[in-house]
Amino acid sequence: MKLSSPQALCPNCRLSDLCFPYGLQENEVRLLANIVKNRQPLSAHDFLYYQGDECQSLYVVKSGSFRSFITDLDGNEQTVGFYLPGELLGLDALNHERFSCSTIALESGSVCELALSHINKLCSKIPNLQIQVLRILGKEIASGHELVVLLGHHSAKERMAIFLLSLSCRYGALGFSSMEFNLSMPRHDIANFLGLTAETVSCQLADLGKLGVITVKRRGVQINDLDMLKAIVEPCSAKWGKQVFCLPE
Amino acid sequence: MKLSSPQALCPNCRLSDLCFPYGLQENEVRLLANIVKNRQPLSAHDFLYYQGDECQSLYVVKSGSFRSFITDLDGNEQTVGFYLPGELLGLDALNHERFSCSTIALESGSVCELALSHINKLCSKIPNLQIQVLRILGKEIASGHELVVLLGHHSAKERMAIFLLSLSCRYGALGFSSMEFNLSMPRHDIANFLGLTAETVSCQLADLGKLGVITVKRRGVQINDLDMLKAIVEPCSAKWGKQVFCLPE
DNA sequence: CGTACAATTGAGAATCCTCAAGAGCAGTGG
DNA sequence: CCACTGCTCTTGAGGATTCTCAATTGTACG
Repeated sequence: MKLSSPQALCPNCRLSDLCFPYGLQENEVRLLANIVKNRQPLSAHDFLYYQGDECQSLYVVKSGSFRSFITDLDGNEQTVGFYLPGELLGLDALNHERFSCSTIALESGSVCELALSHINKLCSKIPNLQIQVLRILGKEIASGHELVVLLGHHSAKERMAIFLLSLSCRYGALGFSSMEFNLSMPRHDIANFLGLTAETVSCQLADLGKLGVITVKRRGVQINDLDMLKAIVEPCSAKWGKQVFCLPE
Repeated sequence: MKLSSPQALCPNCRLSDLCFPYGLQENEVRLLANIVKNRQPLSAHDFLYYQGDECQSLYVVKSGSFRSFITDLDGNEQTVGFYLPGELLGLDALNHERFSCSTIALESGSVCELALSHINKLCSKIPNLQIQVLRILGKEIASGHELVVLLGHHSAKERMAIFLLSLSCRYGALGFSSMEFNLSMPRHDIANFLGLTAETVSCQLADLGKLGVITVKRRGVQINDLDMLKAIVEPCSAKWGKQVFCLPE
């Protein structure tokens, strides 16, 4: 089987528009593809890396979904992000070359591995790649800010709505339905991410169901009224539409 | 006054160990210093840049302190960071080349300006600089994660303690006292940053005062018991246990 | 078919917010 | 020097939201 031959990965990868190579020339993508390694597929609950591990590579989600979380000295966890295909993992490690969070697979999935040393060398050769790296890092910082806004100044119902809108946009960008999808994470993980408890998440989902905004059945979510979901997030400005949760064009 | 001649800035700057040039060779610092511009000093409440503005430069705080905040469509503000000398501003703009937050001066201060186009060119020439840029960006991402942890899973008292410890540490690194400093921001801004109200911040500071951990007088803060302040943040891993939270009746 | 885990639901409790009043401090002008 | 004004900060009472605890139901998987 030559399907996963590194040289052929990126030009043929369905994700390449949403992923690291976005904005590069054909020949530049080929150079990048040369340094991409395919890792063994992971099963649900497998760790991709542990907090504190030395970081020698960044990872791009190829399939499945992942959860990153920080564990403090008392053993408490805080989920800092969920990652879908095309999204980059490990950026927080660029500071001390050690991962500042752990990442586990929520379901079976796979990742592409990019050795840091290779990226650095390649950036010097391809100015576009360097700009792209900075862009991705800037995006990660900006999305961190969005999460801070979410946690700092939103009620439980607003957090729930924002979370669903974010997933909706990201699934939509990947070519899946943005109106109907499955949550790959349990309630407990959602709650942890949103700074709530699992019970509150459950209640808020039930409430949104009673309002007719969504239909929830266990892990399955269907959005019935996207405008109302947006209105819950930004009451006064809902009619103008809002782009921040969507991927850039 | 030739003091602020760009060419002489970094090698002579007292901040250079804590700032952008950290880790660079002498001659590399000189190359970097060539692209540094000094901006007009700012007064309290002056904007350094506005959310949505096109970003052509990054800024390093030279003196004073700054606050960055995101304004949503309904006009609500969320403070995403306070910045002290040596800290880098504008990194969130690398994604869309527009600032995703506004930044204002909390007191009179000044910044160094680094044109993005120059940084990109220089990174290709100086591999160490490129690594340093990535390191700073990784640090910004990691500190965003820390703020998420703070907002997601900490009580009002813990948030207050973490905030004070962070300032203590950063002032200490700058060569100021880590045990006694002035808050350059009003209670309202602290509250907004921590996802609380100004009244709650006030009460929590008063409580910490009653516990003898700190002495607060308006903007002035003195830390009397650093260990206990740390114990409030990480109860189980501190030797005293939870009773530190209980106020005397 | 039973077990273990995930999710729901409800009652009571704790934390933090809202609202309101007042105190402290800086700057201004008489 | 004193009031005056405006702002920040403090303090307290009551209330709303979310958490904790507990019981129950639903689902996946051996």
